[in-house]
Amino acid sequence: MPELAEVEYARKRWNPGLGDELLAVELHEKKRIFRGTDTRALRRCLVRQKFLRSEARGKQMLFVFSGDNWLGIHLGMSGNLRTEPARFGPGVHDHLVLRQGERALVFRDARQFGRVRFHHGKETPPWWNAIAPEVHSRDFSKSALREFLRRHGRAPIKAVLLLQSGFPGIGNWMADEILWRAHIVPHRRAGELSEKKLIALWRSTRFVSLASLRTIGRDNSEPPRTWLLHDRWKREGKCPKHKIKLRRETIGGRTTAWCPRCQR
DNA sequence: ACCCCTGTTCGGCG
DNA sequence: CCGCCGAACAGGGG
Repeated sequence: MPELAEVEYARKRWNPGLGDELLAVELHEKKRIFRGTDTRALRRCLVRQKFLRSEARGKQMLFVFSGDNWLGIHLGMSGNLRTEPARFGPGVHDHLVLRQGERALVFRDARQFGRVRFHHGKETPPWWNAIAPEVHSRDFSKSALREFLRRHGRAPIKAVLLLQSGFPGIGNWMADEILWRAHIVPHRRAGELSEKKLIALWRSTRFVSLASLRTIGRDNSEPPRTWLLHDRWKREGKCPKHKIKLRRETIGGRTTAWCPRCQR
């Protein structure tokens, strides 16, 4: 489910709990989701703290609690957030439950490719500061993009768009949508884009990211019918523009759909 | 039953 | 040594 817009929507699903204290933290420390995390500290520090605010950056979320406590969540492939009534009993895949007086904040992740992090300290956590500039920020400049593409010059552009160190929040469907709009064939090596194509890529990256934040990210509504994403998983998926059959192939380890007429 | 999957990490190999 | 690629992680849905 989660790329940057879905992550933004997921983040807001815990908003009903803003300003309220945590009465209990329920988790099983053995779960893969907590790999590398001090779950004892997480439990000990978070209880009786107030949920102050949250933020999304790329595919990561940061939940800020009183007493200098920071909870990081990555949804992986199958993770999601929701709230439940206070007396709710967790299911097998509900790996983290934060109890408040009026409700429970729940993180579910069946496949456990996601991750929970915890940090106690005055400053924002190091793993949060390390996230690359968001693609809709000013720091995602044409020259930064040019440099990143040069550094990964031999890889297919599709694979490079999936690198979170350059395109935080971009995942499989967004990468396909971006390349389709920029008229770039997904096999093209990143170092072999013309200046014109590079600018088209920069524009479409920002467009797809901003427009999906305004639909999916705002209220989980669908982007316009003219987007590629509606057709890309269909067996007989067609290019929204030419109505010809999309090509499909594994590139950079992921199923990729593209229009052979639009993208060259 | 079988195949596929909106993600990341790690080890092998060129 | 660098960097790409496939496999592995694990469960649910078509």
